[in-house]
Amino acid sequence: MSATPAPAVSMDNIVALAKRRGFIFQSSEIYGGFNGFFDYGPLGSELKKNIRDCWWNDMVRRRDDIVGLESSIIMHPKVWEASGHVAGFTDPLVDCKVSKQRYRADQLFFAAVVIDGKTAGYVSMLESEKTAADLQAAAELFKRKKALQGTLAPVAARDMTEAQPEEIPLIPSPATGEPGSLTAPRSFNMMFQTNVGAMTDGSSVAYLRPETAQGMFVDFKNVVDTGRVKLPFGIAQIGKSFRNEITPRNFIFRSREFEQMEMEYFIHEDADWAKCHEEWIAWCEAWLKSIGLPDSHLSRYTHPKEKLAFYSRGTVDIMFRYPFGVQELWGIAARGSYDLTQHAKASGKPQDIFDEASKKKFVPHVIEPAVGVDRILLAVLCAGYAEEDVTDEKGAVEKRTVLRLSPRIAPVKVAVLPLLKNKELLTARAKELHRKLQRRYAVFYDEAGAIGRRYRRQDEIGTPWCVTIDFETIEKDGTFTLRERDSMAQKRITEAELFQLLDEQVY
RNA sequence: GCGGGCGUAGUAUACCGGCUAUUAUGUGUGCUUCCCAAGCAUGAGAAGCGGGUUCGACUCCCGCCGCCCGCACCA
Repeated sequence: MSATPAPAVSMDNIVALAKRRGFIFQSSEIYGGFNGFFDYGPLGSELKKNIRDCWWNDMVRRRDDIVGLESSIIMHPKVWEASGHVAGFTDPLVDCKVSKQRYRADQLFFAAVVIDGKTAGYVSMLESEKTAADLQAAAELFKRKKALQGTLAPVAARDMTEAQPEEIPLIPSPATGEPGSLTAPRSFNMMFQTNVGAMTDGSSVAYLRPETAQGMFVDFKNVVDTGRVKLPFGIAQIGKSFRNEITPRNFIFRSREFEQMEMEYFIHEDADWAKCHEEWIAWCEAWLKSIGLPDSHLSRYTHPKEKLAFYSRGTVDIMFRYPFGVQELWGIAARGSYDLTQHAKASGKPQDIFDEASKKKFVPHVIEPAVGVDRILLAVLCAGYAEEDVTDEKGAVEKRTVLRLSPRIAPVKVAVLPLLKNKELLTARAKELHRKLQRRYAVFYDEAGAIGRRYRRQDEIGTPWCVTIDFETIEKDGTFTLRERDSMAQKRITEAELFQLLDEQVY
């Protein structure tokens, strides 16, 4: 028997498999669905839990320098003011209906062209180093083109947030130069709002967190004071975050409710942050490979210096090649001491620590690897999905759908199959083995249908191994057939060898 | 948010302004079967939601919801 890989994984294949086998459902499907929200089914929730557990074990339990945290989803609204999210998420935007360009209202400037005290029209300009001078020049050009007589008054530049409703139809779009196509400024607030307590006036407004990271910063002093940690150390958290995305797209890649795994690694203010940054990038890449993502699909993207947020010293994204393009999977940012400093200012509580070695107080700097569980899950499905042409001994070719998931994260580790269902001897032994395995691993017992069909069923949900109880098991040495998913190879092993294999491969 | 396309069992699909809505696969049950989706029998399972036109709508029209593609957005 031989197998050749077929090319081209499409998102349609992935979405159909995810539904067909109970990995991922659309949220509220019986009510017509709800854009940007998803449910994880029986196999999907196992897979997702395994991804979380692998990360938590490797990141927290197997390291001596990182501790865990679970902070609340709704925090004091001042947290989000201090972090910059309230301001950052509420920028009013202006659309040009003709060119489809979108502008931040506070970066789009306009001015009335006033001649002899009368408004003759408007000019507009995107913010630059010399916005006022440019607008003045534009106004003079406007006057000349329209051959207007009179004295041009000095222009008064205003941005679109200051535009009166009656002015907006008269302001030209920077894209077309013609008025009439700009919309009024509209706010796109990416944070979900809710109200805490019974009153729903402005004083009770709170937000669902758009990231888990602020929990680590806000609880920084608590962890330092109680956790017996010493620099450098990290605080890690796994949890849900919420962003009211304008356009959720690409299945679970960008959704409105998602789960993050974030870690804040605090270092000395004089530490070599670039070296630490690079070490964490390498750690993240190695971890992704450990759960089965192939090197061939991974790459790095270094954010250009000029596009970084002002507080960021450097950000590198680990990218993954999804069927819909190369997209960000894991962002590793060097954020300096910005976040802790912001919270110190806003709360009035110092966030510095005392360093015994230098006898100095300072605010630590931080390296932040932040990744989405859902994006990893989608990546392992995309990377693992394959449709193969399988040729049997008789030369017949048929299709095999297989999900090559790492044993670390596979929802089912082993399927236990009696060769025949109507032989009590076989089923009894198989059930006994199943019960034994069940105490430590996610396993599955299946006696329905021909043995080949049962193998293929397991292939499609990513089960790395099947064991088959046959007459040799009963009558001879107690060994059973171990059938391997990727190679379809079979060999005979003992129960002790099976447990050893699982111990090595499932961690 | 804008423009275009689409919406039929779990999945993939066919046809039709009018009879019990087609087929494959999957799935349940029973039989059979000594290692790769075998076979036999039998069961369950579908027109996104709402409105309109019509004697009659899964089919035509409108709205909403959802999905896909492109643009824009993604602190």
